[in-house]
Amino acid sequence: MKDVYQQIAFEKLRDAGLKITKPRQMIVDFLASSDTALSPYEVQNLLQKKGIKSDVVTIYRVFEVLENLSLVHKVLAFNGYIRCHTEELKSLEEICHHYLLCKSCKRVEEVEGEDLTNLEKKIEKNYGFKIRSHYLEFMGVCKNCKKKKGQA
Amino acid sequence: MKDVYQQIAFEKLRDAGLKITKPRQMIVDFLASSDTALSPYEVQNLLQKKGIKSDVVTIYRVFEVLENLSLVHKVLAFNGYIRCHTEELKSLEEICHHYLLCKSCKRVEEVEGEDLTNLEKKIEKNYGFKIRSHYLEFMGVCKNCKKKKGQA
DNA sequence: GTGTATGCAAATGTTTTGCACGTCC
DNA sequence: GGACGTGCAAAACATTTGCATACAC
Repeated sequence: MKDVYQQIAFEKLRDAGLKITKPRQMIVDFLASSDTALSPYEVQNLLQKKGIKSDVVTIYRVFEVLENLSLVHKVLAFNGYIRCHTEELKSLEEICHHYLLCKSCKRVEEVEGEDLTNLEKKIEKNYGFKIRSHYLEFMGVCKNCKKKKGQA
Repeated sequence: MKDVYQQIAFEKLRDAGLKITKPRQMIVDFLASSDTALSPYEVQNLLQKKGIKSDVVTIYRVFEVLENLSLVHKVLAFNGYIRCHTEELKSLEEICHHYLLCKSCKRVEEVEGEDLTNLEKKIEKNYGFKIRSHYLEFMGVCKNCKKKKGQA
């Protein structure tokens, strides 16, 4: 799963005529295995822990590139980026992002199988509004954290 | 409509034992008549244009207060605050915020009559996730701006 | 070798904190 | 008069820009 993401990411970078550099490799790596949204500074810390020094500026720029290639999606409420799901990566359609954000552990879960196409169509019709993308972020408490709280 | 918002805002402030100060009055006033999300610095500029000098710090703090009283809602994608709708102000329930954000004119429209209660219930059941609040922001182009583009 | 990407420096912008003073009730 | 709110100063934090160097291809 993790490897698939990396593979697709490198492919997309190459296809766009961009280079596969160390920072880009590392960041794709972190994204592939993280289930929280990563901010540039968090990525920098992760890199530091691996003994790698990298400037936040670079990380900002890498995220920008990855976002343009639809490899990551910004999670507004957490001010960070999360990898797009593998199935979505291959789709050419406008992508639906629905996230469950746990206030407690900061984990980001993706809601699958629900799509808002009908709602969007209705809105486009009723409001004359052309939808380009959307953010749907549910803030709350995840399964695991509910359990922990219950035990405590 | 504008007056109703102000009235409710002052009422809520009083009920919470908070004071109705000049900055709070002014900010409520701007919010009441604005159909875009206002950032603290934008509010400061608006105040300046009226010949009133006010510190951004104060504005940040006023927004914090208003948010706690459910008088404003943060629009993440625009990094600003928009007034809550009058009907919602009286509701004690968790509030649903669905916004249409126009990339072009920055206007924020509220989607009415659609609620995600069913989707939320399904998510809570399927994912064991307790939803506290959500952000649903559709980015796109509004009716007016589509028209303008068409003419140009 | 060439052109893109990175790192560094620094500017710019945003948000938060502490404290003294002002003002609303 | 007393408590809460504001303004100021400054710190902390986040983001962007320009330019020289390094590195992927």
